[in-house]
Amino acid sequence: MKKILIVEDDISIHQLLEELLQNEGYETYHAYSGTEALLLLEKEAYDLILLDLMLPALCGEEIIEKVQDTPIIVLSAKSSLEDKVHCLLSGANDYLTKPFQGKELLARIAVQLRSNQASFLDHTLKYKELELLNDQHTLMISNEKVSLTKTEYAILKQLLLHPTQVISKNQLLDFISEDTEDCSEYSLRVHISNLRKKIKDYTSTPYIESIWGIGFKMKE
Amino acid sequence: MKKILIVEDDISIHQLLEELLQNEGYETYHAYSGTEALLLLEKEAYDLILLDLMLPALCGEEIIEKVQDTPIIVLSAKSSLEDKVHCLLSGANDYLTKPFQGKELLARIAVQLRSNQASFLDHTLKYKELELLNDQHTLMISNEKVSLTKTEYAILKQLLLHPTQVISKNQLLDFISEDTEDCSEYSLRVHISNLRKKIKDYTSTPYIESIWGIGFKMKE
DNA sequence: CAAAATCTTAATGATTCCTTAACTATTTTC
DNA sequence: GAAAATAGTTAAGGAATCATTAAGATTTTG
Repeated sequence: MKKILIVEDDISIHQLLEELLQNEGYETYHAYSGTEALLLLEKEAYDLILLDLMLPALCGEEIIEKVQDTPIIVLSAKSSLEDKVHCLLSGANDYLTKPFQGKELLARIAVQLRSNQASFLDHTLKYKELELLNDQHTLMISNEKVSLTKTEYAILKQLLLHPTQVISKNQLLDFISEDTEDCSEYSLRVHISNLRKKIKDYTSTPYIESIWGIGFKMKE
Repeated sequence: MKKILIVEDDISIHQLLEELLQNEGYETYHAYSGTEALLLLEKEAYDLILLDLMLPALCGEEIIEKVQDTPIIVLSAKSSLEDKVHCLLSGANDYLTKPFQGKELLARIAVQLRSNQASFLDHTLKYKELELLNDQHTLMISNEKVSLTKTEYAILKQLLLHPTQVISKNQLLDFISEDTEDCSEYSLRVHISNLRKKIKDYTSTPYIESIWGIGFKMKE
C-alpha cells in the first residue's frame, strides 16, 4: 500500500485530505508543521508528500529543497505565478491551488505514483531468503537466480501472496489451470515436488509445508 | 538540446508556443493534427509532447493512449473535471487549462524533463554492445550499423526499454500492429527470429531470450 | 506500374513443459 | 499395529509452445 505524508496545519483541510486518501486506499501519515515533517522524513520513506506552503515554524519551500527522492505535490492558497514557478523549479512535482477538487487531486497523485512506480518493491514478493520478481518471472534465492516454469511460478506466487495462510489444493489448481479443469491433483503434487527440489538446491530450509488433507503453506 | 513536439491546430496558439519554447532553448517540432502527430511519433523520439485535446482527424485522448514513454502535458480549453481526470489517469502527466501563463508552462515543462532525465530517453537505448538510436531508427552493434525493419525496431525498442523485464507476447503484439488485431503470434515469432538472425551476424551473444509461455526478455 | 522490401501465413522439426501412472513414504483411523 | 487415506518421488509419453524456413500477400519505393 502506498504511503502518503500529509503536511498541513489547518485541521479541517487535513482531515478532509485524510479521508479522501484513505477512501482511495492509501496509507496516510500526518505532520502539522514543517519541523514535524522533516522529523518524519528522516525516520521513514514515503511514496508521496502533500505539502501546504504556509506552515508554522518552517515554510514549505524549505522542505521542497531538502526532500530529494520523494515526489511532492504542493497544495496552496497562494495562487500567484511566482509562487507556482518557484516551487516547481525548486523541486515540487505539481502545484494545486486551493480550493481544489478531490478527484483532480487523486488523479494527480496517481500520476506521481505511476511515474515513480519503477520501485522494485511493488514487483517483488519477499519471504526470508526468497524473492519472487514479478516482472521478471524469476525467483531469487540468496541472490541466485532460479529458473521456474510457468506453473511453478504461479504456485509459488500464490503461496507468497499469503505466506501465513494455508492455500487449499483447489485454490492452487484454479490458478494453475485457468482454462482446463482437468488438471488433477496428481499434477499439483508433481509441481510441488519439483518446486521443492529446485528450492532445496539453493537453501537448506524446506520452505513449502503440507497441511494434511487441506493444502500447502509457507514454512514459518 | 531537448526536443518538444507541439500538437495544436490553432495556428496562433501554435506560434505562440513555438516562440515561447524556442526562447527557452528548446528544439520544437510541429504537428497540426492527431494523425500527423502519430506519424511523427513513429519516426522519431521526443522528450516531451504538448498536446491540444481538440484536434482534427484524431482526438488527443487517442494519442495519450498510444504514447508510452514520452511525458505529455495536455493544453486544453476544456476545463471540466472529467476531462482533466480522464486525461491524467489514462497517461497524461500534467494538464493545463487555456488560457495559461507562459512561465507556468515553462516551469511545468521543466518538471517533466527533470524527472525523465535520468531515464532512457537520451535518444539512444544502450544495452551492452547494442545501441538503438531512437532518432535515426537504427541499431548499432559494436559501432556497426544494422538495418532493421519498422517492426523489428519496434520489438527491440520495447525489449530495451525494460531490459530486465519480461515483455509478454501480447504486449509486443500491441506495439507491432497498432491497428490490425489479427496479427498473429506466427508473425511475432518470425520477427523475433529475423531479429536474432541479424544480431547474430554481428555478435556471438544471443541477446533475446524466450520465456516459455509468457514472452521475451533481454539476456543478462 | 513494376520491382523491391517487408509482412503474414503455413508447414516442419525441435524443445520444453505438463500430465499420467506406478511405486514408495507418511499420516490417520480403527 | 494394520489397513486406509493422503502425500511424495520418479520416469515416460504426449501436449503445448517455440524456431526456422519458404512461399504467397501486402506495402513501399523508384
